[in-house]
Amino acid sequence: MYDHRQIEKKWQEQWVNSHLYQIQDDKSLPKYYVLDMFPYPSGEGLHVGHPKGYIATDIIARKKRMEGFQVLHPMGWDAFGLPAENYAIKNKVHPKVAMDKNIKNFKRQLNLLGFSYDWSREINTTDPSYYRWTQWIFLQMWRKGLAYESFAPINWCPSCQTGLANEDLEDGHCERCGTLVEQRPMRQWVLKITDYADRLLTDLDKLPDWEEAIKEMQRNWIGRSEGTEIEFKISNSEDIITVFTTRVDTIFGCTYVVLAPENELVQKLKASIKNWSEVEKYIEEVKNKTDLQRTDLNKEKTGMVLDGVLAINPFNQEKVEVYVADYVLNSYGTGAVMAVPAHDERDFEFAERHNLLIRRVIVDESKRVDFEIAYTDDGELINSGDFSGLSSKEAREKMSDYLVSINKGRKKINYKIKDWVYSRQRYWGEPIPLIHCDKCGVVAVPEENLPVILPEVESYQPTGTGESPLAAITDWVNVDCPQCGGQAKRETNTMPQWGGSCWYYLRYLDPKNDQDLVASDKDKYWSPVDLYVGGAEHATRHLIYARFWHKFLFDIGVVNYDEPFTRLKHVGLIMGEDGRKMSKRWGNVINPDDMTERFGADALRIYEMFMGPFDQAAAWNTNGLSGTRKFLEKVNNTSFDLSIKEDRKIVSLLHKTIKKVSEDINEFHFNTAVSALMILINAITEYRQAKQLSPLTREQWDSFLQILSPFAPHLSEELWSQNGHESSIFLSSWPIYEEKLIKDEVTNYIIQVNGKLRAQIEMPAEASEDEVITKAKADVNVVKWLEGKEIKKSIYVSGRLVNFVV
RNA sequence: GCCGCGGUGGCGGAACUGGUAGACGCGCUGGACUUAAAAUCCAGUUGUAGAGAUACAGUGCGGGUUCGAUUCCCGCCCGCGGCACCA
Repeated sequence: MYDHRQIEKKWQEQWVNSHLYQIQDDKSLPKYYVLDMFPYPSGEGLHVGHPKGYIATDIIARKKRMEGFQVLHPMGWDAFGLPAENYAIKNKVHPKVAMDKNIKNFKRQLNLLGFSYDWSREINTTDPSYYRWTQWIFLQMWRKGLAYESFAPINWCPSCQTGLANEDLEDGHCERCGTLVEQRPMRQWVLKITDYADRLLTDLDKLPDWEEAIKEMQRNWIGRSEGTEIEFKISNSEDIITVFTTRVDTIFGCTYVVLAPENELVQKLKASIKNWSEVEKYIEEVKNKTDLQRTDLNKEKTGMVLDGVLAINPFNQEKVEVYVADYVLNSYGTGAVMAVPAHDERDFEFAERHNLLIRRVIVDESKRVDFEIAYTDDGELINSGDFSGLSSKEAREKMSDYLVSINKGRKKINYKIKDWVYSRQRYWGEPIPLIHCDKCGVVAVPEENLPVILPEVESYQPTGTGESPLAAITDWVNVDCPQCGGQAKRETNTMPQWGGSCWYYLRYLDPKNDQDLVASDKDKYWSPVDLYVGGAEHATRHLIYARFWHKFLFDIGVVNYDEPFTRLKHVGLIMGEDGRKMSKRWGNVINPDDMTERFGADALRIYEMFMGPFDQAAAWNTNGLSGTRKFLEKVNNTSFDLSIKEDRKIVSLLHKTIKKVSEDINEFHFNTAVSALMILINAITEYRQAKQLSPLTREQWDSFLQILSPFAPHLSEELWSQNGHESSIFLSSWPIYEEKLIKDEVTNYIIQVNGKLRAQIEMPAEASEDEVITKAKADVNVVKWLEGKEIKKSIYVSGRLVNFVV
């Protein structure tokens, strides 16, 4: 039994004292930037699931250093946000006090696991010297018109009493507290991420080392769709209904037009709507529905005709009725659609229910016609005037061109992604650095006055009025206008939790710079992040926001590259022993402190890597951890108390293992890398027991310790020093396998008859096809199956097998 | 509904570009050591039949291609994740 407590403590102290992981910014070396998604330091501390990704990046960082790279591997804290604030409200403690305590605990826990972070670059998003730059970036966006004030209805969480972005919702509920979100009109600061939608989408193709799944999630979230805007003039009126459609080819099948209930045009048309009182009543009903009720696909489609209003189809001058119906969303496209019930499921459903005309204009001869459902595929146009006979695809082109020629429409691209609601009516966030002046309007806080420090308040309680608790601090709110010097008021909303995390990876490059966000030469050397590891839940939140900010920073010349993360890997969750998500609620949380105390950090690290494929969820099993501990015991027991007799086979296995472990680490196949290390140590142990000899020389054993060291840094360092080395194993060079040692002297051939395995034979590696086949035919087990039969064909695969077809 | 990923022993999982299915680990069974237990070590562990050699079946289901399929193709079933009245 080795004393992991003593060994791990000893080396952790030694590594800190020798500044082993502090980088020197030696720009002559090749660089490697490996980054973890920095944690939100919650009061509960880490459970064993959190460090899984950190273990992987630590393994990579250690290996890369040994391969001669200058490695940047930093850590910091994403410390603004609601949980700390809610805790503060409940316990009357300043969120900063609670956060500092949590951070201390997190750091202690991370250090227990022996991570090789360069703590000299630690950052904290709540540090004024940090959020100065978060505010600075916001101001640059505001100057470029990318941050704007909006009064449109937004998602409002009645429990957190704040507005939320679309990305903060889960199935219509607040992502933080689970409360059903309402729509509420409110003044908000909004970031125009839609201006970047197209680049965010197309540039995904420049990221071959991102997992396809994550890219696909972003593509869906951005939701680009190409279509056509078409103007329907209203009969006997100058008003125009503009609709968006991706299927202009179906327009001859348009039998009515639908407006979203919130569409401004409805109010504008009031005078000409004969049944206004009914329409008004319907709109009122819709307003009282929650978003969830409205978007429930199973409910019947409701709506109301606008009596007296007719819209003119620009293609055939047909006058069609106009409806309001809540199956049309005001927030997408133009808030109005042309309804083609024959070729759209939703329109079909509505038309059936309201007995509206269904006119078929697309057919496909090769497919069965079913009049019970809408036909939504492409086909050939019929009953479509001059466009009849065209394919859907051709028609979309020609009809769009036609619309342009008669000045009644145009091609248009729409996105599902919405502008980012960026302000929060809460306390614990970065103050938005703007000032409202009656005379000058909205004015920026001068850059030399940044940061706008988050002031102390009496109460953190949210107000629910649309203002944050900061509004109550009058001597902070009231300021002189930086432009005219007159009386003005500060913006009191704060930024969302995602603000500080949009650019933190840049600050690690130059954490103490008080002139610039990051010095350009440092960005040029270190950027982009070579490897970024974190949870998939950030695919459509942090990872989209950060790419958006990064592209903006690139556009204004702050950074040198337009994508921040070259390679992205997502970590699979570690579930509780019961298979459920680890949570206090289920009582299934496993604490890493207990596990390192009982089994050691090295055993824990190896176990988490060995559990299964890195990106897959896996249930915790403490028995498995005792297995990896046993493996380390075997390593520890492999000492040089025996005389050395180099064994060709084991040396060959060592070199195969060096090859496999090196490749597997690069590919994130940590589980099979660990397995390879186990196979090797089992072979060595067996040999030692059988022959009472050491099959490897000290130098060869050193190589084994080196490939083990990223996984089990403490024990490897200990055994390395016991083996006579004065300097750290992590300052040594990663071993390189020898090709000639990997080649086997004998090859194992499998012999099949009719594809079934019947025998195995060993042949010298250089044996010829004829030799192998002759020997195979002679094998007793094969003879049995060939007797009295005619060999029709012999298949020979060099180095692998022989198959006789009889 | 759409998109993505997956389905292999009692369990986690392995299997290179089609070539010994079940590596490695856990668990379990038997044995050694011990007064006993733990720890450790040894043997076994996909199913069926057999004392065994061995034979047959077997990677969600049904087909196909191939000398040979967990791997490729077609059609299904199930699970997980994301998106969703987005026109």
